[in-house]
Amino acid sequence: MSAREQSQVASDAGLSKQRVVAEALRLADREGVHGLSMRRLANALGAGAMSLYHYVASKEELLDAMIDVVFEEIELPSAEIDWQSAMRRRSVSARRVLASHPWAIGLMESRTSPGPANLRHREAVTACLRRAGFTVLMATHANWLLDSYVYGFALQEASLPFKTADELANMTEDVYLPQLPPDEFPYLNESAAALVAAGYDPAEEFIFGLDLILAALEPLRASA
Amino acid sequence: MSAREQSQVASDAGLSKQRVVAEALRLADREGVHGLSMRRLANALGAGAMSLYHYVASKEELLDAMIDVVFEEIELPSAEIDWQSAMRRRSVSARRVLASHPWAIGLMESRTSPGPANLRHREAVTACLRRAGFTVLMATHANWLLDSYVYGFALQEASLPFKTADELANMTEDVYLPQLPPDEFPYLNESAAALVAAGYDPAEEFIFGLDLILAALEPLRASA
DNA sequence: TAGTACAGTGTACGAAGTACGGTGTACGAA
DNA sequence: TTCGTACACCGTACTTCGTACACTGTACTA
Repeated sequence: MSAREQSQVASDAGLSKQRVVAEALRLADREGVHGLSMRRLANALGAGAMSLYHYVASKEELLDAMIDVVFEEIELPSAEIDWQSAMRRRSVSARRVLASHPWAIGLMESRTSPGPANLRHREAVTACLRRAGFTVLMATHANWLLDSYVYGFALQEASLPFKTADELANMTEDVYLPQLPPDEFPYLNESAAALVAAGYDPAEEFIFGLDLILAALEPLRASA
Repeated sequence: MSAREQSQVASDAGLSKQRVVAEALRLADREGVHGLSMRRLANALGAGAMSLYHYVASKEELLDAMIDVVFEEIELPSAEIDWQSAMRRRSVSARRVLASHPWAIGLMESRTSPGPANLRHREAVTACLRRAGFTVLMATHANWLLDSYVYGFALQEASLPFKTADELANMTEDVYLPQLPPDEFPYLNESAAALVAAGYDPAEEFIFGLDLILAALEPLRASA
């Protein structure tokens, strides 16, 4: 078939939901959700647009499946170590995964029913907290708090217009500071200057808040 | 003109960027971002689709403007009261505003350049923290932490499929529990049961984490 | 050999964003 | 009074989107 040969990015092994969803991830990583269309996805797979509908009922279902793959990539909290270390590891993993799939954050708002990997993840996290001695209520609080922090951090990180410290410095000088008259925005100028001087690492920034939250949660568990 | 009379939802006072953006907010609140198209928006304003392009350069710019209006609605931290109270008030306000415009969260990921209201807001928050005695670095940390929590909470809240305690109870019984075999998801079952029994108020849940964060930040400020 | 199931496709429809080239009205200058 | 110009607005058309529907060819069973 001509379509088969036309675009050879993906190897020809027959389609499958897995392959469709995996290629959709790659496409979204490369071009953003906006660049992910059924036609382009089909083309990347060397197939016709309508063929995809043998594996996903609709684009919505495809997006749901993509989100769930993202959750699959996040490390589950280990039962072998203390709860703080376990939650720190899984949260760091979550941030890293979300940072590598920035489109996922924007998608979550519209996806209301959690997929299986999402459920497994929540179960494992709740289990970790409950076994550490948190009551049901406190575990719920801790869950909301930690997840809010992780998702919110990823959201802010995704909306930063730079990825490296160099880009930050350039953007700050060329784009931000001209927008920030020092008399109107004295504190933002101060911050910007400090940021450029000190460099910037989102992973470090993330750890600061995370450890602060974990430490604040510690006294709330009934030490079984 | 016929278009003028055809749709009368909005009063006929001539278009303006303000009016266009305000109506876009209303439309998005009612139908979600997905329901916001230039044609539908124009129709709601009693105008033709292309007329909108006299006030916004593109749909992207419209979305940017919408986000900035959302930031305008958030209460700025007051300089009159102690920093914790000020930050609590503005954070509660932010959550309420974001909850009333759920589409805003999903939009933020893709909007990389902050609007004027956004900048004013950041300036005011940073000012509040700096005046409370936080160093530049600590103020940055606190900013990231608080904003992450607020945005992440709003994101999770937006992706909840229910709005009231009643709906929660119904959804849990009819949709969630059937998906959660108790042997595979013991802790989620436990949580769900407790949640239905205790009822659920996102505003309360929000306050819990917020106060925990504020308390944890307190010792980090150099008491000027 | 005929029948059936399945994987994949081609065409078509309605809706989206928006480029382009209008049209009507208001208003200042001659 | 007339004309020129600027502005607000619109109709049409092009491209791309999601996807309904009817179709192909192949493989396997009876």
